[in-house]
Amino acid sequence: MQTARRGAVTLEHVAAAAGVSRATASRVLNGVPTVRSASADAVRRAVAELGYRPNPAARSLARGRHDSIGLVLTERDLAELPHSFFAQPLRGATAAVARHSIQLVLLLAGQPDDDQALRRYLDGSHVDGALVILEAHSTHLPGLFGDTTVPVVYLGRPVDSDPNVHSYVDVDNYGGARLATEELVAAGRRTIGTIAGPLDMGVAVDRLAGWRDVLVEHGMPVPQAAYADFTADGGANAMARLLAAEPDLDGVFVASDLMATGALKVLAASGRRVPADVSVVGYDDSILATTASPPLTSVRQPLEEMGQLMVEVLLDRIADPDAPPVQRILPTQLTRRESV
Amino acid sequence: MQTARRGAVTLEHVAAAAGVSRATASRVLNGVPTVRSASADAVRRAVAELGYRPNPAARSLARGRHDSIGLVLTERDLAELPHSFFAQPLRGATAAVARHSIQLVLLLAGQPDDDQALRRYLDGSHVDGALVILEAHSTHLPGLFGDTTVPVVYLGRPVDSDPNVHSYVDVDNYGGARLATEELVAAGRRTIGTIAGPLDMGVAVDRLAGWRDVLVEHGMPVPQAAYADFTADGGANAMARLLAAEPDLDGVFVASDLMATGALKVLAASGRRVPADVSVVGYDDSILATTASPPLTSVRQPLEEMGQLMVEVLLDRIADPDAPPVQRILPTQLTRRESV
DNA sequence: AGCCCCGGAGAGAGCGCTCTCTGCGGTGCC
DNA sequence: GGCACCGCAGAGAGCGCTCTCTCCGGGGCT
Repeated sequence: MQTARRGAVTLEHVAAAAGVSRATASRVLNGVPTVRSASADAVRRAVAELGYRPNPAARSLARGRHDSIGLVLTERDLAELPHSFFAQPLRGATAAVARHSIQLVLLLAGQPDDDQALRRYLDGSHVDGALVILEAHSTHLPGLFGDTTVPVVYLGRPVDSDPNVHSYVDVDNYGGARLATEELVAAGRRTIGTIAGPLDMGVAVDRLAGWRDVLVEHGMPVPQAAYADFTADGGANAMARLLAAEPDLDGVFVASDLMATGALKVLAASGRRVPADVSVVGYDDSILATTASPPLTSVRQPLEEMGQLMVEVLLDRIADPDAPPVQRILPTQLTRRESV
Repeated sequence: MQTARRGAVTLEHVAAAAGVSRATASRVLNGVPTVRSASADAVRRAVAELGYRPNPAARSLARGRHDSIGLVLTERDLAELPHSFFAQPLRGATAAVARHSIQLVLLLAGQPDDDQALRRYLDGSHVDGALVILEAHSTHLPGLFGDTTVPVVYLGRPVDSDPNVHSYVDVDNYGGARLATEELVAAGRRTIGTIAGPLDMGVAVDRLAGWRDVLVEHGMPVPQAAYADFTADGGANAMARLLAAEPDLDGVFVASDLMATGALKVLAASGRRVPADVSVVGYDDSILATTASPPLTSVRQPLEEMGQLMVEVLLDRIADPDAPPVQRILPTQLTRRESV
């Protein structure tokens, strides 16, 4: 056996120094209460003196757990982290994980062939479970992870999600859109359009449905929706189309703040005042909502909380893998500013 | 012993199925050449049929290696990843790491007390080494990691760095500034100012020095530098001060593209044309340089390459921990556009 | 014929933990 | 006094690998 180049102070040494058996030393380390306090103190002293650190590999091997979970995201997510909404959930997750003294292992999904490696990694008992970030371009992941040996929790509802199979944490996009649209109705707006995201994204579909349902419930006309791709320019173009189709539009629910910034420019260019002539509600309650002119009323999502919740759900599933999958939908709230 | 809930197919099973010993099966898995090809094939077939995955914990324990390295960054880095320069090195690093089938473990540094946990983690033989991202607010990390049991490579030169202690990968800020300034000199500019970053940042100091040295070498006057904080507004204010102090300024080296965008606004407001009246060179060669008007000549840094190189350097150090520390300074180049 | 060498492969001793099993001495009970 | 019980702790069997040591058989050499 080659000499491990590591610190080489093992539990054996600690036990010897403390004058107890390895088993007892292990008990102290793991907080098992049935140890005389004198022995426990001796062990703790030995640990401190020798600078002992448990070897995690040995521990994993012996107990079949790893105390680390994978965080799966695509290379593209990483590249776009700047603009991506999940930077905040990520922070929430890292905080939660730290509380449980668990490590987060970064797992990059990329091309489908890489993804086989990823799949193998998950099955290869490196981690106890995985958090998977779902974005528009990573919809293939739930299929890939359908029957892993470790539990998986998604951020975002997988398309074709099956409550008997998938555990996920998501935000109530439908409810958020309802909130936004009700706000416009309450402000007395009569012709309320929407700028929706691309319909191959679940969030876009849900937000669109929320908008429509509120209008229908109020017996109001449901204008044709304008679609864009969650960019500012896309939002601007969509706004122009919306105005062309509905010249007397007096309210618009825009499915993202970024698109709303584009929409605001077009409204201004068309000579319409916000909110005097047209009310606008955005989505995300991002920094853009505060810097827009006028500052946007926007739907706020509990993003950091999502990250934390993902971790909790995953840990529950790791603790009891046979429990039924869990879906958690977090409510949104409206942040009122000056655009309604 | 509790039953491991994992796949439970071990090397023992593979060996049995292939009709060889565990040792031989292990040889095949690890590419040891002294195995009859018939046996090797049998093993490979058994692996495929049984869906065998080596248990990494057992492997780590047996060979004292982990095939994973830590990536240390601060919570703040993570939060600011959007605006942070190291998103690109990060991508380079993930690519390099994938090539070596090594895993990246995300390690968050935060408050000093958390950092003790971090230190323990590094010493606790979880990872074979660590990559540490150095930013203005994480200058305490090199001190913390001074004598870890595993090799550490920094992104960016630690302040008070000691070539006998620290391994790092950095970009030649001094050389980049020289490049920029020489360009201005070559364009016939006679009064060349600079907008520098805050002097508690190494990059700012180095870029300032490069600018000054070129002017001195050419026997040109060295105007008072204007300092800003790497923001657009800061750049604008600094430009205003610079113009006040040196009304006949005809060239300016700005230590970041973002500050340069602010500077360009002030130059335009003062009625000066770029480059007819004043030439400007930026730094970073970021997207901002291309969208500025006029598009900025800017210093390009090989950021993705830095990330890759960090990994290579770290792996070398892991392979031979007794080799002297390595410092690698990557050269910059100038991307010429229309601002000179 | 006797020797060495060499390709190939099995035996088995760890790696550093965890956890069950077992056993000790002492207390409270019938 | 005998018995059950309980707090405490040691022995030791793994966890699933890696790697050295050893051995075997056969070819080439003197």
